[in-house]
Amino acid sequence: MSAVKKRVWPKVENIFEQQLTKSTVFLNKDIISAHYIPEKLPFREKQIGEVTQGLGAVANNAKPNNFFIYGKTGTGKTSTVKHVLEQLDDFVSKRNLPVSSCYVNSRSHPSKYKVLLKALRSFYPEKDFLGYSASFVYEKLLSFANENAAHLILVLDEIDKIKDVDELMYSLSRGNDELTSGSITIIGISNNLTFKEKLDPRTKSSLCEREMVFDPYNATELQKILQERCDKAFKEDSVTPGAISLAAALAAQESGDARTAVMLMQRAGEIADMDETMIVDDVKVEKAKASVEEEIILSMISTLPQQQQLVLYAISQLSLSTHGFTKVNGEVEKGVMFSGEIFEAYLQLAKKFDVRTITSRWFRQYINELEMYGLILVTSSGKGVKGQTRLIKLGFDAGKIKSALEKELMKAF
DNA sequence: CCTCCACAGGAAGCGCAGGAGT
DNA sequence: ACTCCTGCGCTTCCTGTGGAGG
Repeated sequence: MSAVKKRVWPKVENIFEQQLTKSTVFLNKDIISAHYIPEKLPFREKQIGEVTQGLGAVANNAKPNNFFIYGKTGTGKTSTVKHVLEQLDDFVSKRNLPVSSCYVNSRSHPSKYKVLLKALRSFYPEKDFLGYSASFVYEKLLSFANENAAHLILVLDEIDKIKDVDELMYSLSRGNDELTSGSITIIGISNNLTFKEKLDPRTKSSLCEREMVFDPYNATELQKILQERCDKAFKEDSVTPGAISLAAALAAQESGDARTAVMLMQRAGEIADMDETMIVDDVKVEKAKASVEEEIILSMISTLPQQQQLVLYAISQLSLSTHGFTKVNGEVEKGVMFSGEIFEAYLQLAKKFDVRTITSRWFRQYINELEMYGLILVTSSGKGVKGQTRLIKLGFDAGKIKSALEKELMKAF
Protein backbone atom coordinates (compact mmCIF):
# COMPACT_ATOMS: atom_id res chain seq x y z
CA MET A 1 0.00 0.00 0.00
CA SER A 2 1.47 3.25 -1.06
CA ALA A 3 0.88 6.38 0.87
CA VAL A 4 -1.60 8.71 -0.64
CA LYS A 5 0.22 11.56 -2.22
CA LYS A 6 -0.80 14.92 -0.98
CA ARG A 7 -2.02 17.17 -3.73
CA VAL A 8 -0.28 20.46 -3.78
CA TRP A 9 -2.53 23.30 -4.70
CA PRO A 10 -1.09 26.43 -6.29
CA LYS A 11 -0.42 28.92 -3.59
CA VAL A 12 -3.38 31.19 -4.11
CA GLU A 13 -5.46 32.29 -1.20
CA ASN A 14 -8.61 30.26 -0.87
CA ILE A 15 -11.57 32.19 -2.27
CA PHE A 16 -13.60 31.55 0.86
CA GLU A 17 -10.77 32.88 2.98
CA GLN A 18 -10.82 35.97 0.81
CA GLN A 19 -14.53 36.27 1.29
CA LEU A 20 -14.10 36.00 5.04
CA THR A 21 -11.48 38.67 5.36
CA LYS A 22 -13.27 41.01 2.98
CA SER A 23 -14.73 44.00 4.71
CA THR A 24 -18.48 44.22 4.97
CA VAL A 25 -21.17 46.66 6.04
CA PHE A 26 -23.13 43.90 7.71
CA LEU A 27 -22.96 43.13 11.38
CA ASN A 28 -25.54 40.35 11.29
CA LYS A 29 -26.95 39.77 7.85
CA ASP A 30 -29.66 37.34 9.01
CA ILE A 31 -31.54 40.15 10.70
CA ILE A 32 -32.09 41.93 7.40
CA SER A 33 -33.13 38.80 5.49
CA ALA A 34 -36.76 38.35 4.50
CA HIS A 35 -37.29 35.24 6.65
CA TYR A 36 -36.07 36.66 9.91
CA ILE A 37 -38.68 37.09 12.62
CA PRO A 38 -37.80 39.97 14.94
CA GLU A 39 -38.57 39.55 18.63
CA LYS A 40 -40.39 42.85 18.59
CA LEU A 41 -43.03 43.66 16.02
CA PRO A 42 -43.64 47.39 15.89
CA PHE A 43 -47.17 48.59 15.04
CA ARG A 44 -48.65 45.15 15.55
CA GLU A 45 -49.19 45.34 19.30
CA LYS A 46 -52.94 45.43 18.87
CA GLN A 47 -53.02 42.33 16.66
CA ILE A 48 -50.60 40.48 18.93
CA GLY A 49 -52.82 41.30 21.87
CA GLU A 50 -55.90 40.08 20.06
CA VAL A 51 -54.36 36.74 19.08
CA THR A 52 -52.89 36.30 22.54
CA GLN A 53 -56.22 36.99 24.15
CA GLY A 54 -57.93 34.57 21.78
CA LEU A 55 -55.49 31.77 22.52
CA GLY A 56 -55.44 32.61 26.20
CA ALA A 57 -58.44 30.34 26.70
CA VAL A 58 -56.07 27.36 26.89
CA ALA A 59 -54.80 28.63 30.24
CA ASN A 60 -58.28 27.91 31.62
CA ASN A 61 -58.40 24.57 29.86
CA ALA A 62 -60.94 25.81 27.30
CA LYS A 63 -60.98 25.62 23.53
CA PRO A 64 -59.92 28.89 21.89
CA ASN A 65 -61.90 30.28 18.97
CA ASN A 66 -60.81 29.66 15.44
CA PHE A 67 -59.15 32.61 13.76
CA PHE A 68 -59.11 33.90 10.26
CA ILE A 69 -56.36 36.40 9.50
CA TYR A 70 -56.35 38.35 6.30
CA GLY A 71 -53.95 40.92 4.90
CA LYS A 72 -51.68 41.65 1.97
CA THR A 73 -48.19 40.18 1.73
CA GLY A 74 -45.58 41.71 3.99
CA THR A 75 -48.03 43.07 6.55
CA GLY A 76 -46.72 40.88 9.35
CA LYS A 77 -49.41 38.18 9.52
CA THR A 78 -47.07 35.23 9.68
CA SER A 79 -44.56 36.99 11.91
CA THR A 80 -47.29 37.99 14.36
CA VAL A 81 -48.72 34.51 14.64
CA LYS A 82 -45.30 32.87 14.91
CA HIS A 83 -44.33 35.38 17.53
CA VAL A 84 -47.41 34.64 19.63
CA LEU A 85 -46.91 30.89 19.22
CA GLU A 86 -43.34 31.12 20.46
CA GLN A 87 -44.52 32.96 23.53
CA LEU A 88 -47.31 30.46 24.01
CA ASP A 89 -44.96 27.47 23.76
CA ASP A 90 -42.75 29.10 26.32
CA PHE A 91 -45.68 29.81 28.62
CA VAL A 92 -47.23 26.35 28.47
CA SER A 93 -43.96 24.49 28.92
CA LYS A 94 -43.24 26.47 32.08
CA ARG A 95 -46.66 25.71 33.49
CA ASN A 96 -46.80 22.23 32.08
CA LEU A 97 -50.06 22.80 30.26
CA PRO A 98 -51.22 20.25 27.67
CA VAL A 99 -51.04 22.55 24.66
CA SER A 100 -49.33 21.80 21.36
CA SER A 101 -49.08 24.02 18.34
CA CYS A 102 -48.08 23.33 14.79
CA TYR A 103 -47.33 25.69 11.93
CA VAL A 104 -48.17 24.44 8.47
CA ASN A 105 -47.38 26.21 5.26
CA SER A 106 -50.24 25.10 3.07
CA ARG A 107 -48.36 25.87 -0.09
CA SER A 108 -46.18 22.83 0.54
CA HIS A 109 -49.06 20.88 2.11
CA PRO A 110 -51.97 21.75 -0.15
CA SER A 111 -54.53 19.11 0.84
CA LYS A 112 -56.47 17.91 3.85
CA TYR A 113 -54.44 14.73 4.06
CA LYS A 114 -51.08 16.46 3.81
CA VAL A 115 -52.01 19.05 6.43
CA LEU A 116 -53.14 16.41 8.90
CA LEU A 117 -50.06 14.32 8.23
CA LYS A 118 -47.77 17.25 8.79
CA ALA A 119 -49.55 18.03 12.06
CA LEU A 120 -49.37 14.44 13.25
CA ARG A 121 -45.65 14.28 12.49
CA SER A 122 -44.99 17.34 14.56
CA PHE A 123 -46.91 15.89 17.51
CA TYR A 124 -45.17 12.50 17.21
CA PRO A 125 -41.72 13.58 16.06
CA GLU A 126 -40.20 10.16 16.66
CA LYS A 127 -42.65 8.27 14.41
CA ASP A 128 -42.96 8.33 10.68
CA PHE A 129 -46.50 7.97 9.41
CA LEU A 130 -45.65 7.69 5.76
CA GLY A 131 -48.11 5.62 3.80
CA TYR A 132 -50.90 5.54 6.36
CA SER A 133 -54.45 6.05 5.18
CA ALA A 134 -56.21 9.36 5.50
CA SER A 135 -58.70 8.05 8.03
CA PHE A 136 -55.93 6.58 10.20
CA VAL A 137 -54.08 9.87 10.28
CA TYR A 138 -57.27 11.68 11.22
CA GLU A 139 -58.16 9.23 13.99
CA LYS A 140 -54.62 9.27 15.33
CA LEU A 141 -54.69 13.03 15.55
CA LEU A 142 -57.98 12.99 17.43
CA SER A 143 -56.78 10.33 19.85
CA PHE A 144 -53.63 12.32 20.51
CA ALA A 145 -55.78 15.23 21.63
CA ASN A 146 -58.14 13.00 23.53
CA GLU A 147 -55.61 10.88 25.42
CA ASN A 148 -53.45 13.80 26.44
CA ALA A 149 -56.44 16.07 26.97
CA ALA A 150 -54.43 18.40 24.79
CA HIS A 151 -55.44 21.61 23.08
CA LEU A 152 -53.97 21.53 19.59
CA ILE A 153 -53.44 24.72 17.65
CA LEU A 154 -52.98 24.40 13.92
CA VAL A 155 -51.75 27.41 12.02
CA LEU A 156 -52.55 27.10 8.33
CA ASP A 157 -50.57 29.71 6.47
CA GLU A 158 -51.72 30.45 2.92
CA ILE A 159 -54.86 28.49 3.71
CA ASP A 160 -56.30 29.40 0.32
CA LYS A 161 -53.84 26.96 -1.27
CA ILE A 162 -55.57 23.96 0.31
CA LYS A 163 -57.71 22.24 -2.28
CA ASP A 164 -60.27 20.76 0.08
CA VAL A 165 -60.49 23.32 2.90
CA ASP A 166 -64.21 22.75 3.29
CA GLU A 167 -63.68 19.07 4.00
CA LEU A 168 -60.76 19.73 6.29
CA MET A 169 -62.72 22.23 8.34
CA TYR A 170 -65.76 19.98 8.43
CA SER A 171 -63.72 17.01 9.65
CA LEU A 172 -62.00 19.06 12.30
CA SER A 173 -65.17 20.64 13.65
CA ARG A 174 -66.82 17.23 13.76
CA GLY A 175 -63.70 15.95 15.48
CA ASN A 176 -64.02 18.66 18.08
CA ASP A 177 -67.55 17.50 18.84
CA GLU A 178 -66.38 13.92 19.31
CA LEU A 179 -63.58 14.81 21.67
CA THR A 180 -64.40 14.36 25.32
CA SER A 181 -61.27 16.20 26.37
CA GLY A 182 -58.85 18.44 24.51
CA SER A 183 -59.59 20.39 21.33
CA ILE A 184 -58.34 21.44 17.95
CA THR A 185 -58.14 25.11 16.98
CA ILE A 186 -57.44 26.49 13.53
CA ILE A 187 -55.72 29.73 12.72
CA GLY A 188 -56.07 30.39 9.00
CA ILE A 189 -53.90 32.95 7.28
CA SER A 190 -54.55 34.23 3.79
CA ASN A 191 -53.73 37.20 1.61
CA ASN A 192 -56.69 36.63 -0.61
CA LEU A 193 -60.01 37.97 0.69
CA THR A 194 -62.08 36.58 -2.16
CA PHE A 195 -61.09 33.16 -0.83
CA LYS A 196 -63.43 33.66 2.10
CA GLU A 197 -66.41 34.19 -0.16
CA LYS A 198 -65.81 30.93 -1.99
CA LEU A 199 -66.03 28.88 1.20
CA ASP A 200 -68.95 26.73 2.17
CA PRO A 201 -71.13 28.81 4.54
CA ARG A 202 -70.59 26.34 7.38
CA THR A 203 -66.83 26.40 6.90
CA LYS A 204 -66.94 30.16 6.77
CA SER A 205 -68.79 30.52 10.02
CA SER A 206 -66.56 28.07 11.85
CA LEU A 207 -63.27 29.39 10.47
CA CYS A 208 -64.22 33.00 10.89
CA GLU A 209 -65.30 32.83 14.52
CA ARG A 210 -62.82 35.62 14.93
CA GLU A 211 -61.47 37.67 12.08
CA MET A 212 -58.56 40.04 11.82
CA VAL A 213 -57.39 42.30 9.04
CA PHE A 214 -53.78 43.41 8.76
CA ASP A 215 -53.50 46.75 6.99
CA PRO A 216 -50.40 47.65 4.98
CA TYR A 217 -47.76 49.73 6.75
CA ASN A 218 -47.43 53.37 5.81
CA ALA A 219 -44.12 55.08 5.05
CA THR A 220 -43.52 56.31 8.60
CA GLU A 221 -44.16 52.90 10.07
CA LEU A 222 -41.92 51.21 7.53
CA GLN A 223 -39.21 53.69 8.32
CA LYS A 224 -39.34 52.85 12.04
CA ILE A 225 -39.31 49.14 11.28
CA LEU A 226 -36.35 49.46 8.97
CA GLN A 227 -34.48 51.66 11.41
CA GLU A 228 -34.79 49.11 14.14
CA ARG A 229 -33.67 46.25 11.98
CA CYS A 230 -30.82 48.16 10.37
CA ASP A 231 -29.44 49.18 13.75
CA LYS A 232 -28.86 45.53 14.52
CA ALA A 233 -28.06 44.24 11.05
CA PHE A 234 -25.53 46.83 9.91
CA LYS A 235 -22.34 48.13 11.43
CA GLU A 236 -22.55 51.47 13.10
CA ASP A 237 -22.62 54.51 10.81
CA SER A 238 -22.68 52.43 7.66
CA VAL A 239 -26.26 53.34 6.77
CA THR A 240 -27.35 56.91 6.04
CA PRO A 241 -30.79 58.08 7.27
CA GLY A 242 -31.60 59.01 3.67
CA ALA A 243 -31.19 55.41 2.59
CA ILE A 244 -33.71 54.18 5.13
CA SER A 245 -36.33 56.80 4.39
CA LEU A 246 -35.99 56.19 0.67
CA ALA A 247 -36.38 52.44 1.07
CA ALA A 248 -39.42 53.01 3.29
CA ALA A 249 -40.97 55.44 0.84
CA LEU A 250 -40.40 53.16 -2.13
CA ALA A 251 -41.93 50.17 -0.37
CA ALA A 252 -44.85 52.24 0.92
CA GLN A 253 -45.82 53.54 -2.49
CA GLU A 254 -45.57 50.08 -3.99
CA SER A 255 -47.67 48.16 -1.49
CA GLY A 256 -46.79 48.87 2.14
CA ASP A 257 -44.97 45.58 2.11
CA ALA A 258 -42.35 45.27 4.82
CA ARG A 259 -40.68 42.40 3.04
CA THR A 260 -39.78 44.45 -0.02
CA ALA A 261 -38.53 47.23 2.22
CA VAL A 262 -36.24 44.78 3.98
CA MET A 263 -35.13 43.26 0.70
CA LEU A 264 -34.23 46.72 -0.58
CA MET A 265 -31.94 47.36 2.37
CA GLN A 266 -30.38 43.93 2.14
CA ARG A 267 -29.62 44.34 -1.53
CA ALA A 268 -28.33 47.86 -0.99
CA GLY A 269 -25.95 46.47 1.63
CA GLU A 270 -24.73 43.80 -0.77
CA ILE A 271 -24.10 46.46 -3.38
CA ALA A 272 -22.10 48.47 -0.86
CA ASP A 273 -20.03 45.36 -0.07
CA MET A 274 -19.36 44.78 -3.72
CA ASP A 275 -18.03 48.21 -4.54
CA GLU A 276 -16.28 48.42 -1.19
CA THR A 277 -17.50 51.91 -0.42
CA MET A 278 -18.62 50.68 3.00
CA ILE A 279 -21.58 52.99 3.11
CA VAL A 280 -25.24 52.37 2.32
CA ASP A 281 -26.81 55.56 1.01
CA ASP A 282 -29.84 56.45 -1.10
CA VAL A 283 -27.94 55.89 -4.35
CA LYS A 284 -27.38 52.26 -3.38
CA VAL A 285 -31.05 51.89 -2.46
CA GLU A 286 -31.99 53.27 -5.85
CA LYS A 287 -29.76 50.68 -7.49
CA ALA A 288 -31.16 47.99 -5.25
CA LYS A 289 -34.66 48.93 -6.33
CA ALA A 290 -33.90 48.23 -9.98
CA SER A 291 -32.31 44.92 -9.12
CA VAL A 292 -35.04 43.78 -6.74
CA GLU A 293 -37.73 44.79 -9.20
CA GLU A 294 -36.04 42.84 -11.96
CA GLU A 295 -35.83 39.79 -9.76
CA ILE A 296 -39.50 40.02 -8.83
CA ILE A 297 -40.52 40.43 -12.45
CA LEU A 298 -38.41 37.50 -13.54
CA SER A 299 -39.67 35.18 -10.83
CA MET A 300 -43.27 36.11 -11.58
CA ILE A 301 -42.89 35.69 -15.30
CA SER A 302 -41.11 32.36 -15.16
CA THR A 303 -44.02 30.70 -13.36
CA LEU A 304 -46.62 31.81 -15.89
CA PRO A 305 -47.93 29.34 -18.45
CA GLN A 306 -46.40 29.76 -21.88
CA GLN A 307 -49.56 31.09 -23.46
CA GLN A 308 -49.85 33.73 -20.78
CA GLN A 309 -46.25 34.71 -21.35
CA LEU A 310 -47.13 35.26 -24.99
CA VAL A 311 -50.05 37.46 -24.00
CA LEU A 312 -47.80 39.54 -21.79
CA TYR A 313 -45.22 39.67 -24.55
CA ALA A 314 -47.85 41.03 -26.91
CA ILE A 315 -48.68 43.73 -24.38
CA SER A 316 -45.08 44.77 -23.87
CA GLN A 317 -44.47 44.84 -27.60
CA LEU A 318 -47.49 47.04 -28.24
CA SER A 319 -46.55 49.19 -25.29
CA LEU A 320 -43.12 49.87 -26.76
CA SER A 321 -44.49 50.71 -30.20
CA THR A 322 -45.07 54.40 -30.57
CA HIS A 323 -48.82 54.57 -30.50
CA GLY A 324 -50.75 56.21 -27.67
CA PHE A 325 -54.36 56.41 -26.73
CA THR A 326 -56.17 59.75 -27.01
CA LYS A 327 -58.54 60.52 -24.19
CA VAL A 328 -61.76 62.55 -24.39
CA ASN A 329 -60.08 65.69 -23.18
CA GLY A 330 -57.51 65.48 -25.95
CA GLU A 331 -54.74 64.30 -23.68
CA VAL A 332 -52.62 61.50 -25.04
CA GLU A 333 -51.68 58.69 -22.74
CA LYS A 334 -48.87 56.48 -23.88
CA GLY A 335 -48.62 52.77 -23.35
CA VAL A 336 -52.35 52.24 -22.97
CA MET A 337 -54.14 49.79 -25.23
CA PHE A 338 -57.46 48.07 -25.80
CA SER A 339 -57.96 44.44 -24.96
CA GLY A 340 -59.14 43.62 -28.49
CA GLU A 341 -56.01 45.15 -29.89
CA ILE A 342 -53.87 43.02 -27.61
CA PHE A 343 -55.71 39.87 -28.56
CA GLU A 344 -55.00 40.57 -32.23
CA ALA A 345 -51.32 41.09 -31.46
CA TYR A 346 -51.28 37.90 -29.46
CA LEU A 347 -52.77 35.93 -32.37
CA GLN A 348 -50.08 37.31 -34.68
CA LEU A 349 -47.35 36.33 -32.23
CA ALA A 350 -48.69 32.83 -31.79
CA LYS A 351 -48.73 32.46 -35.57
CA LYS A 352 -45.13 33.60 -35.74
CA PHE A 353 -44.02 31.14 -33.07
CA ASP A 354 -46.25 28.50 -34.63
CA VAL A 355 -48.09 27.54 -31.45
CA ARG A 356 -51.77 26.87 -30.91
CA THR A 357 -53.93 29.80 -29.86
CA ILE A 358 -56.37 30.20 -27.00
CA THR A 359 -59.85 31.63 -27.47
CA SER A 360 -60.74 35.19 -26.57
CA ARG A 361 -62.64 34.00 -23.51
CA TRP A 362 -59.58 32.41 -21.98
CA PHE A 363 -57.52 35.36 -23.11
CA ARG A 364 -59.69 37.56 -20.89
CA GLN A 365 -59.17 35.13 -18.05
CA TYR A 366 -55.40 35.51 -18.51
CA ILE A 367 -55.73 39.28 -18.54
CA ASN A 368 -57.57 39.14 -15.23
CA GLU A 369 -54.86 36.98 -13.70
CA LEU A 370 -52.11 39.26 -14.94
CA GLU A 371 -53.94 42.11 -13.24
CA MET A 372 -54.11 40.16 -9.99
CA TYR A 373 -50.37 39.61 -10.12
CA GLY A 374 -49.93 43.35 -10.58
CA LEU A 375 -48.11 42.88 -13.87
CA ILE A 376 -50.67 45.00 -15.70
CA LEU A 377 -53.13 47.74 -14.78
CA VAL A 378 -56.67 47.53 -16.07
CA THR A 379 -59.41 50.17 -16.20
CA SER A 380 -62.78 50.28 -17.91
CA SER A 381 -62.86 52.31 -21.08
CA GLY A 382 -65.49 54.85 -20.02
CA LYS A 383 -66.40 57.74 -22.26
CA GLY A 384 -64.70 58.39 -25.56
CA VAL A 385 -64.61 54.79 -26.66
CA LYS A 386 -67.36 52.93 -28.39
CA GLY A 387 -68.44 49.64 -26.90
CA GLN A 388 -67.45 48.28 -23.55
CA THR A 389 -63.83 47.32 -23.36
CA ARG A 390 -60.92 47.63 -21.00
CA LEU A 391 -57.81 49.73 -21.19
CA ILE A 392 -54.65 47.94 -20.29
CA LYS A 393 -51.29 49.24 -19.25
CA LEU A 394 -48.14 47.54 -18.04
CA GLY A 395 -47.45 47.69 -14.33
CA PHE A 396 -43.68 47.66 -14.79
CA ASP A 397 -41.21 48.99 -17.28
CA ALA A 398 -42.06 47.62 -20.72
CA GLY A 399 -38.43 47.13 -21.74
CA LYS A 400 -37.61 45.08 -18.67
CA ILE A 401 -40.65 42.88 -19.05
CA LYS A 402 -39.99 42.38 -22.73
CA SER A 403 -36.37 41.37 -22.29
CA ALA A 404 -37.24 39.07 -19.38
CA LEU A 405 -39.91 37.42 -21.51
CA GLU A 406 -37.56 37.02 -24.44
CA LYS A 407 -35.14 35.10 -22.23
CA GLU A 408 -37.98 32.97 -20.95
CA LEU A 409 -39.48 32.30 -24.37
CA MET A 410 -36.08 31.52 -25.87
CA LYS A 411 -35.83 28.57 -23.51
CA ALA A 412 -39.08 27.19 -24.85
CA PHE A 413 -38.46 27.57 -28.57
C1' DC B 1 -85.17 55.95 -27.81
C1' DC B 2 -83.45 52.17 -30.18
C1' DT B 3 -79.73 49.61 -32.23
C1' DC B 4 -75.21 48.21 -32.77
C1' DC B 5 -70.66 47.61 -31.21
C1' DA B 6 -67.04 45.46 -28.66
C1' DC B 7 -66.43 43.47 -25.45
C1' DA B 8 -67.11 41.25 -20.03
C1' DG B 9 -67.77 37.31 -17.62
C1' DG B 10 -71.04 33.33 -15.95
C1' DA B 11 -72.34 28.40 -16.93
C1' DA B 12 -71.75 24.08 -18.83
C1' DG B 13 -69.08 20.79 -20.69
C1' DC B 14 -64.93 18.36 -22.64
C1' DG B 15 -60.43 15.86 -22.63
C1' DC B 16 -56.85 14.72 -19.88
C1' DA B 17 -53.67 13.58 -15.90
C1' DG B 18 -53.11 11.84 -11.58
C1' DG B 19 -54.83 9.82 -7.25
C1' DA B 20 -57.99 6.91 -4.47
C1' DG B 21 -60.52 2.87 -3.98
C1' DT B 22 -60.96 -2.13 -4.96
C1' DA C 1 -54.02 -3.87 -12.62
C1' DC C 2 -58.28 -1.97 -13.16
C1' DT C 3 -61.92 1.38 -12.86
C1' DC C 4 -63.72 5.54 -10.82
C1' DC C 5 -63.34 10.10 -9.47
C1' DT C 6 -61.79 14.69 -9.35
C1' DG C 7 -59.34 18.91 -10.43
C1' DC C 8 -57.47 21.63 -14.17
C1' DG C 9 -57.06 24.12 -18.42
C1' DC C 10 -59.65 25.31 -21.88
C1' DT C 11 -63.67 25.84 -25.42
C1' DT C 12 -68.47 26.79 -26.53
C1' DC C 13 -72.37 29.19 -25.79
C1' DC C 14 -74.58 32.63 -23.88
C1' DT C 15 -76.44 36.85 -21.48
C1' DG C 16 -75.18 41.45 -19.81
C1' DT C 17 -73.40 46.22 -20.16
C1' DG C 18 -72.00 51.00 -21.20
C1' DG C 19 -71.38 54.11 -24.66
C1' DA C 20 -71.65 55.75 -29.81
C1' DG C 21 -74.44 56.78 -33.43
C1' DG C 22 -78.55 57.24 -35.98
